[in-house]
Amino acid sequence: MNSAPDILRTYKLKSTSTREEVLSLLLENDHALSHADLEREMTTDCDRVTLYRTLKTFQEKGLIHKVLDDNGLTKYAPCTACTKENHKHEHVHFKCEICGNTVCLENVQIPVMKLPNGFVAEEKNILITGICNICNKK
Amino acid sequence: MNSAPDILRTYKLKSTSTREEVLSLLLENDHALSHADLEREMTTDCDRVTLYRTLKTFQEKGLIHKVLDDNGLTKYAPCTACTKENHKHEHVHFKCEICGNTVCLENVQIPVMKLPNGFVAEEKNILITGICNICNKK
DNA sequence: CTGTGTGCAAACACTTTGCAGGTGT
DNA sequence: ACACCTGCAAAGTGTTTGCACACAG
Repeated sequence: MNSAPDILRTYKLKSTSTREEVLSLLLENDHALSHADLEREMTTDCDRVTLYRTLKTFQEKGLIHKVLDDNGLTKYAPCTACTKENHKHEHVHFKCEICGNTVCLENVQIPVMKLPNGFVAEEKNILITGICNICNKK
Repeated sequence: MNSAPDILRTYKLKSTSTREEVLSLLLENDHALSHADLEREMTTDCDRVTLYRTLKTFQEKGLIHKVLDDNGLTKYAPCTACTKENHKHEHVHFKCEICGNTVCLENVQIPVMKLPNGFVAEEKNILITGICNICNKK
C-alpha cells in the first residue's frame, strides 16, 4: 500500500502539505472528486489556484486521470491500475443519477468493438449513468 | 429526408431563421459541433445567448443530444437514431486527436457489459479517442 | 542555493438569468 | 392576440496567467 508521500517521491514531485492531502483524498475516496469537492474537503488551507495547478501537475505526470462527466464538470481519480511506465487507456466509469457520485468500475472489461475501416483507437472511455449499488439499497 | 423546418414542426417548435440554420448545420455536418463551432459557421446574425437557448431547447425536446468530450467543451449532434417517442440511450463517439472532430459511430454496437451487483444502467456513452479514417489517409 | 510550489490579483472563457421588445402561428 | 423567441446587459461559475515570495531538496 503506497502512501501519498511515497507516490510523490516515485514520480519525482516535491512533497508539500497541499499535494499530500490532495493525493490522499483522491486515494481514500472510492469516487472521483472535482476541484470543488477537493476544496471542500481539504483541511489544509490552500489557494484555489494552487489546487488547479496541483491537479494539472498530477495529471501530466500520470498520477491521476480525468473522469468523463455528462455535464461539463471535471472530476479526477487516481490511476490505480496504471504504473508509472505503463499507462492504462481504458476506463469504465459509472455515474449515479441520485447521489451524483462517479466511481471507476475497475473490474468491468471493455469488450472488443469493431470500428469502421480507417479508425484506429488509442483510448477508450465508457460512461454509464444509472443508479449505483448504494442508492439502490435505500 | 426531413428538412429543418419539417423537423421543427414535428417537435412543435416555432420556425425562426436561427433555429433553422442551427438545425441544418447540425444535420449537414457529420461531426458534432460546439457552441463556438456553430457561432463561427452561422451566416444569420444571432446572439450568443440565443444560440445557447436554442441548443438547450433542442436538447430538452430531444432533437439533439450532448456529445461527451474529453476536455470540458460541450458538443452537440442530432439524434438521428432517435424518434420523437423512442429515445436512444446508447452512443458511441469517436474523437480524432488530429483533426479534433467527434463523429457518432452509428453502426458500432455497445456490447453487453456485466456490471457489479446493485448497479443498474440507464444510459451508456462511449468515447473512443484515436485517429479517424480521414486523418489516417493523409 | 536553486528550481519549483504557492498566494494574490486579475484576466479569460463559458454559460445562465432578467427584462423589454419583437415575431411566428 | 398571445405565447414564446430574441437581443442586450449583467452576473455567475470554472479555469488560466503573471508576478513576487516562500520553501523543499
